[in-house]
Parts: sequence; structure tokens; C-alpha cells
Amino acid sequence: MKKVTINSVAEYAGVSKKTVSRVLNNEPNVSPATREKVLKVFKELDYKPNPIARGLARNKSFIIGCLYDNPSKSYITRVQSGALEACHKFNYNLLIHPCELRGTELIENVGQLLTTSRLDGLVLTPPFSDSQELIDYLKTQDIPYARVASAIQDDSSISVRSNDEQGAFELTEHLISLGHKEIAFIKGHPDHSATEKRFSGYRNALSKHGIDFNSHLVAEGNFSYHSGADSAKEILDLDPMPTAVFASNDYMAAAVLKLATQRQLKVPEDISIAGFDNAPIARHIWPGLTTIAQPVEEMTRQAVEQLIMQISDPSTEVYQKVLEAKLITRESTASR
Amino acid sequence: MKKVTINSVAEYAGVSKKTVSRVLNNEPNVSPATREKVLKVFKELDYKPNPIARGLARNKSFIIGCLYDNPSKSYITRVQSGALEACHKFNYNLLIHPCELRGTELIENVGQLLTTSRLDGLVLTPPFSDSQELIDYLKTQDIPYARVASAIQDDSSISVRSNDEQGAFELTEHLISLGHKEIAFIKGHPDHSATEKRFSGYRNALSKHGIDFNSHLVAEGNFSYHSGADSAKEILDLDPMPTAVFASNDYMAAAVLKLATQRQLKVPEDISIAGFDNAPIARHIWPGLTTIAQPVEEMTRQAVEQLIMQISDPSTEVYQKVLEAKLITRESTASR
DNA sequence: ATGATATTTGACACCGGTGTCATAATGTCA
DNA sequence: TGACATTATGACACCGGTGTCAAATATCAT
Repeated sequence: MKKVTINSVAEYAGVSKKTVSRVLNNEPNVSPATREKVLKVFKELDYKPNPIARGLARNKSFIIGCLYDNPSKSYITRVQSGALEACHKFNYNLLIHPCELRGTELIENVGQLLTTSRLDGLVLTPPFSDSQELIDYLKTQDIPYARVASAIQDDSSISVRSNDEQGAFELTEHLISLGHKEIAFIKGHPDHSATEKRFSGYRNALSKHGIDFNSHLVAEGNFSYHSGADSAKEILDLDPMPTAVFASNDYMAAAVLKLATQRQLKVPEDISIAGFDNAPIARHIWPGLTTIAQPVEEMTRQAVEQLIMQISDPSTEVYQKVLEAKLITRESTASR
Repeated sequence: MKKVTINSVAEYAGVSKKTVSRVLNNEPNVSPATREKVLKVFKELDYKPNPIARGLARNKSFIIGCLYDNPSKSYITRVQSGALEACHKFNYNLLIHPCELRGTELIENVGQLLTTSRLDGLVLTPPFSDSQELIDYLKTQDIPYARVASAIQDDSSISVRSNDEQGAFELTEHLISLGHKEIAFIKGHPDHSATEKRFSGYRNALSKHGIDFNSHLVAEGNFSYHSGADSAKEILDLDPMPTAVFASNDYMAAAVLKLATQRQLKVPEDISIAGFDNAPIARHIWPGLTTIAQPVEEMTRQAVEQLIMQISDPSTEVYQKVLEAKLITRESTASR
């Protein structure tokens, strides 16, 4: 199986390699006859351009990098799947790069990544999309990036997020409408902007319905199941015990449900539990968790698609979008 | 910020670019003095070689592709994390490529991947690692690959798997030792070799302990939560109901647990439930699932590490390894 | 000191494409 | 038909490295 290069195509078609290159890239100024001829040779020889050579000549890699540091595996795979969809649409590929937000090595680590792989762009997922330090660095490096679920205000870069605040607001209103007044809240990781957004959605709903905010009902989690278990203990030990718990994600909510069940509490009869994210676990456990569904794939897909647009044409207008979150009610919440 | 290329380094150091290249690649036949000098210039100019240019010259991309089609997000992320560890150790990167096993487009799809990204090698995870068709194709394409958790006998390619049969055997013995005799079994997806392995571990354990195999106790799942829910219904509807259920993975086990709980059955008092894989959900639900832990990251890490070895030196001996699986007992199983 | 051998070094082509620019072919209009 | 604008094409350098091979230099035995 001999290698088919642009040279062999050119020779076979009886044109210069530059003309072949023109046809390859759909450039203008090629006569229809020539174009036809070259295209036919493409087919005949089954020619596939070498992306590495193209990359060298154009200083492009056709690879997008995806940064993440997230304990939720379902979130990660959803992000990946949205990103991949957009990449494949434009013949890009996706390189994944989990790393840690904390620690001085972050910038160094990302710098290393950029020099060793010549990415064409980066998708930042939480908590990286909220790291001002990283964003400042990327600006100096002159590499395009898109932010997913970021709360940072930056009109100069692509951003797609969902409305965490509205989601949390709706969920809280749902609990209130079921008659709950003592609603405990488990916060997420302080590095994630979603944490504050969800919290304020919760507070706003309380306030709208004239329920006093009580800081004793708030526990500090970090989105991990483990932290949810700790918070669950705090909350279920309260006297009087709240009648509902709203955890900032489903893993923590699952931890609350587990502890409640261990303690022979009936859910939702004795206590209502709600989460956020609509992770698979929300429907894999019994009772299923009432939660907020975010369009994670869609956010990432749009972000990456726009990123690629911007890479191919830097004058593209910067895209910024907020998608809606949706309340999903399951069995874990009921009127009291 | 001016670009630092091999040419600028060569000029600055007063040597030819070929000599710089030799230093870069730790080639012999460079005098210690020259090497020192060049290394100093590397530091001074903060030189980073361009991987794309290297790739073109050596016809390498320094990228490994990872193929998967697996409903378990935790399995996927574990695979990725093991693969990444090996990749980063050798300055490779990882490109992920989920696709579907079924359908005639598989070969075409993979062929497309190979031509558009010039991967240096492929890691096949289940069910691809068991696809003889794919493996035959890869052989014709002359691209190195490594199989993870594959049951196919192929001495010519790297393979790292864990002992599914032994794991299932141990788990079944555990149930038997708790006094169970009617142990239902939910099979996995027929395309995965693990499905048969786990099944035969189950049968062997029964037979060793003189328990007759009863085909009515076997349900056909496919590793998805959904299929587990269907199988759960079949099994819990049996009369008499078995005293234990062994599902081929944790998602299906979770589905059994959910249905059992919905039906007011006490687990493990009324029925014991066990899974396989030690997925996060196994410890996120109550009661926690007794299961078998497989070293997924370690398998993939070893597979990719060996793959990279083989890429850099094709004469490397083909590595084949079987790792042990480990029984994890939690609250979902008890003596009857 | 001399020739023989081993080590170090660099010139140059090459990997497979793309960008620039000059030139050839074609079209348009008076 | 000639003068000029427009479109099509190719020669050649270049992207930033690596491979080949010959030349230059160092090492060694005699």
C-alpha cells in the first residue's frame, strides 16, 4: 500500500501541487475543469491529506483541549460528549486534560500542555472557567478559549452557561409550594461560581415567599459525595430537623438520602430531598431525586462550536449565551 | 514574544541545527562540551520543540487514541484516567473517540479517525477489545494497538485484563458461604467478553459447592441500568423469589436494589444483592453494594504504557497480563 | 610523525503540506 | 484587433524539525 501524498496526486493529475492544494481547500481561482480532474484523482487514489503536514504549514493542530477538574464523572462525560460532537462536525479532535485548579503549578501545567501539543483552542469547564488567573494567563498566551458555565464577566471571550440561579430558585419554590419552610441547603465547592449562584437562587426564593433565611440550615459542601455525607450528618442532627434538604448537586443529595435511609427516615414522608444537575444517580436510586436538569452537553457543544468558529475567523463576534435549566420532579420530594 | 525555533537556538549556540536536534533527542556522538552549551541555550531562550514539526519529520503524532462504547460513565473516566497517566509519563497525549460497535460503519469510522489524526496507537476498551473484525482491520492498517479487558486470544498484541472469572467465582462463593442457594444472575451485554467470563465464574462456583444450576434464575441484561431494571422485574417476580441476586455490574445491581426497595423488600434481610465493578454508585446508595473491584485504571495504564513502548521500539516483547479482581463486601449481602 | 580508526559536526535533502508572487491564459471593451 | 483587466496556474521558499552522508576533528597504535 503505497503512500498517497499531494505530490503523487499532482503528478498523476498533471497539475502542480499548489493547484491540488487549492482544490483541497476549496480555494477560488481554479477552473471547473481542473477542479473536476483533481477531485477525480482524489477518489481514484483514495487520497487523504496528512493533517500533521497541514498543521505544520498553517501552524494549526486541529485539536481542541478540554480542561477539567471535577469530581462528577457524569459531568465530565457529558462535557466530553458535547465537545466531541462539535469537534467532529468540523474535523477537529478533542484532547482531554484533567488537572488541579489549586496549587501554583496550574499555570505551569497548562503552559506545558500548550507547548507540547500546540492546541488550537481550549474549552474551560468549571472550575477553570471561573479562574481569573488562568484566563489572564491564556490572554497573554494568545490562545483562543471558551468558557463553559462561567460566572466571570469577560465580554472578550466566548461563554455559554446555564441559569443556575433561576434553577435553584425554581427548585426552592417547588419545595416551598409543597409546604416546606425549614429548607436546609448544602453549598457546593467555593471555587465554582455555580455555588454562589445556586445559593442566591435559594435565598431569593425564600425571601420572595417571606421565609426568613436561617444560616444554621446551611452546610458547606464541595460537590463531592463525601462532603455531602458530612453535611448530611450536620443537617439531620439539627433539632428540630428541617423538613427538606436542597443539596447543590445530586451526589451530595444522594449522600443525604443514604444517611436518612440508614437512620430509618422515610423519604419523602419524613424529609424531602432535592439535588441539582440531574446526574444519572438521581434516577438510579430510590426514591428518585427531584433535581434541576442543566443542558451540559448543549452548553459545551455550543461553546466548542463557537470556539472553532473563532479560530477559523478571529473576527467572529464573541458569542455569549445563557441557557435555561429545568426542574425535574421525582419521588424524593413531597408535601409535608 | 518571538518564536524560538531550532534555527534560532542553533544560531545562538553557534552550532548546526542538526546538532541541536541531536541534543534534543539525547543522541550519542555529541561532545559533552557542545551538549552543555546547547542545553544552556535551551534554558536561556526557553526553547520548546514544536511537536507538529517533529511529527511531520518522524511521521509520528505523539497521540494515542482511545476507543470506547460503554454505558458506564465511571468505567470510561477510569479508563481515561489510567490512559492519561501513561500518556503523560511519556509526553504523549490522549484523544478520545467514542463510537458504536454495531453497524457497518465501525471500520469506516475508525479508518476515518486514523487518516484524520494520524494516531500513533490505539487503546481498545470493551467491547472493541473483543471485536475480531476491528482487530483484523487494524492489523491490515499496520497500526499498533493494545487491548484492555479482552478475552480474544491473540499473542501478537498487547493485552491487559483482570480476572473476571475468578472475581465472579469469589463473589458467588461469598453468597454461598452466607447460606444462599437460589442465586439469580443477571448477564451483561453479549458483545462483551466479560459477560461470559462472569457467568462462568458464577456457574463454576455453584458447581463446586454442589448447587444445581437453574436457568430460570438467569436474566439477560446488557450492563445498562435500564436493562437491570427489566431483569430485576423478572427476578423479583419469580416464585419462590431467589434469596440473592448477582448482577454482572453495579448499575444493574442498583436497579435491582431500587425495585426491591420500591416493593418494600428489605435488603439484605429479604434479599441479598451484589454487583460487579465497584463503581461509585456501589457506595453511594444504601445499603452499599457488595461487589468486585477491578483495577480498571491500572489495566489501562499498563496497556497504554506498553503500547507506547512498542511504538518506540517495535521489537519489544508483547506484553500480556492478567490482574486480580478483589471482593468488596458491603451491606447489601447478608446471611439468610 | 604517520596512517588508521573512531568520534563529532554540519550541509543538504526531506517530511507533506501552504503562502507569495510572477507568469500564462482567458475575457472584456473600444 | 489591440490594450487592458481578470482569472488560472505553477515555481519556489517555507513551516520546524529529522535522516543521510560526507567532511572535519580527535584518538590511538606503531
